[in-house]
Amino acid sequence: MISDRQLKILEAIISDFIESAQPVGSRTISKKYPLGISSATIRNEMADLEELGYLFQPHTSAGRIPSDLGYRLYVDSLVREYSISPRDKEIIQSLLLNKIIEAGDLAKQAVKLLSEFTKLVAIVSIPKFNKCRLANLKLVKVSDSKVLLILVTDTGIVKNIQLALSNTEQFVLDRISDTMVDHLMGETIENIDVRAISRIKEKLKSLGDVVDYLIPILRDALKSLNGTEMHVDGISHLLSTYEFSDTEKARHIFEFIKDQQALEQLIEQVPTNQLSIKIGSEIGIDALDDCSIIASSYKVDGNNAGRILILGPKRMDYGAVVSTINYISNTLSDVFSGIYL
Amino acid sequence: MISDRQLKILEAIISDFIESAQPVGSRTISKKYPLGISSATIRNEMADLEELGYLFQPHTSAGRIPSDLGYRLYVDSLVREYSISPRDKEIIQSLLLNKIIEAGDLAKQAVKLLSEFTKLVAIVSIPKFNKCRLANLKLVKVSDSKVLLILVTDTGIVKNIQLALSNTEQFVLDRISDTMVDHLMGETIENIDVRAISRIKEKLKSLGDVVDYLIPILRDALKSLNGTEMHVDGISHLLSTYEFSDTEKARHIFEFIKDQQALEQLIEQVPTNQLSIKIGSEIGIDALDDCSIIASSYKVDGNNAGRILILGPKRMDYGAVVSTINYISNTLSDVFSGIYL
DNA sequence: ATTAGCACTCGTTATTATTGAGTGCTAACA
DNA sequence: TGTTAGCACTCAATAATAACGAGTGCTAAT
Repeated sequence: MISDRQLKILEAIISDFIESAQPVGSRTISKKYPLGISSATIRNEMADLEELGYLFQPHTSAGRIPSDLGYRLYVDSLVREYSISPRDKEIIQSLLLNKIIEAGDLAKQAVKLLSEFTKLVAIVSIPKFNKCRLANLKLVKVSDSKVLLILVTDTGIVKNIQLALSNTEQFVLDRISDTMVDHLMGETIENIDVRAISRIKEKLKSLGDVVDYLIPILRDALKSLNGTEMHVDGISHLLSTYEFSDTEKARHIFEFIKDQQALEQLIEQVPTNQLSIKIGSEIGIDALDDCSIIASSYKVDGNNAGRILILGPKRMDYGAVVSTINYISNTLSDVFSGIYL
Repeated sequence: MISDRQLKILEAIISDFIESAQPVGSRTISKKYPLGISSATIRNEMADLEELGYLFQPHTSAGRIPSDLGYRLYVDSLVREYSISPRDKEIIQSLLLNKIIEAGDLAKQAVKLLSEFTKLVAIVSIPKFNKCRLANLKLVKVSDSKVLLILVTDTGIVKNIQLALSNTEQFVLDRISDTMVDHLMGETIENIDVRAISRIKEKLKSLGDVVDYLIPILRDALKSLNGTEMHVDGISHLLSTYEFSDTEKARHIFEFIKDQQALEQLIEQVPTNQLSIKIGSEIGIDALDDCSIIASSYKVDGNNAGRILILGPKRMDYGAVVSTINYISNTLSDVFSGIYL
């Protein structure tokens, strides 16, 4: 179907285009790449590659640009993953393994690292909180009128919710939270249903009014935790990308990224358990037609925990991005799974 | 110094420029604004206003553009604060008073609202954590090897820090945290010094090794909380602003905003206790020469807690922004101070 | 003091010409 | 038969030129 020589030419064209962002001509290839064939021959091959759908011309008298199909072939069989330099590994490790880090900030740190290394947009999602298992729950009196509900999952994520509750002693709150922990520990948050709640209510009858008031609030609070948390970093990199130097295009992408719902949907369709690369139209979103997405996921104790992705122009250094995202997602998994603790 | 008529003309010019982003000519003013004077007269007055430094021409045959001085006069004596519509007040209230909100998310919600209402960049800072007073402290065993240190301030902010600590029972952790709370409650976090720590260590001697191991970690953890937390939203609005449709300019501003340190510095020089407006060169940062900043602060129980600001082109609707920022910062103060609980 | 009138300036827009990178095709060649 | 030199052709990008018009400053009349 496609000859070895054609493959080499395609690779040269795509490499060159990734570098220069300009349509690549036959003369450029014959001069810059030691394929030992003349520009005329390359022209002929290019015409064939175009017919096969791997290349196209923006207009008749211009060089060639890889099509989405061309990129696909490139990514599938030509890209080699780099190995990350020991220096970079060290940086990543030291920033993610810093023990004095707020648990919720780990994802933020990761997303920052990822966008700084790749110079592209990085997105890290934290799994829906209500799919997590409850590891601990604590009611803390903060002031005369405020109580803080602190929830800890087995993945070490902490949520705190402010509740209005006056004239309640800490030891009452302790009784309530201890009982709740006894009954709910290990349960996924979405599974905490009316029956579980009413059993707890029964147990705590002796405490009186407070329970009647508090329990429904607690139930609502738990119910409210159903959003996917996402962290995005490196958006400004888009502006220095040739493809998006037109403000209009950049704005479309910006607005897509800002749209929580759309982004959530995008993230959710990323397969877990394997690295996935989507190129241009494969993404299926108009605003991202000029982009590629490289996505992976990280795990906590072997379970899929969250997703981690890179968004950039199709014309990106796939090899470098893949190795960076792999290394960071693995490190993140390790840290979350506590193998370094 | 400046006549009443000149003031009226200046106001007309600035209003028009804010609307159109185009240099304003004498004919436009005489036609659109009912000042009862001809374009020739306005031309003369404009020449005078230019001499006084309130206006300038981008080139000889163009209309006038307000200078920073012109904006300053406009802001100081011509801008009228709008009153916010009941409908908008309701929206703001309902989103900030939602009781089931994670404490740390309140600032995020506020910054989002602010940028959505003004269509500009909004920034909200949360005061340095180590200036806050400790209201509660809790060590929670999350897994066999992980312990979570949960800190609560009197302002209701919660931080949680992951610690590595194996083979420790929860009741030991409780003893430690209870003792720490006894000794440190009400103290500002930066004031927790070696002496306080060693007193605690003394008290807990009976618990043995764990204390020796944990206490220095806890001290380091507390020390690490010295950054100002900032939330930014609405950056994409800049891209739809005429002034920044040039990607280069937009990028400079983006990069400035992304620079935590620079942003922190900027925020810190904002006066608390009063609304402040800085125009263009008054800001003193090259990248923001085409911008204005409107800044306020919010309070918790009467004390300055954090700052809240709007960044946009000089050509912004000052009246609307001022009223929005005022309303939101007041509401935020009220919510943080718990008057709605 | 105000304004109509007019010459002048200069950025913007439209038009046209020029350039050059790149192509496809043909014919000669190994 | 595959490869290549050569050439006519295409078309975006750039440069050069002309025409336009919004706006000014100045002068002289009201």
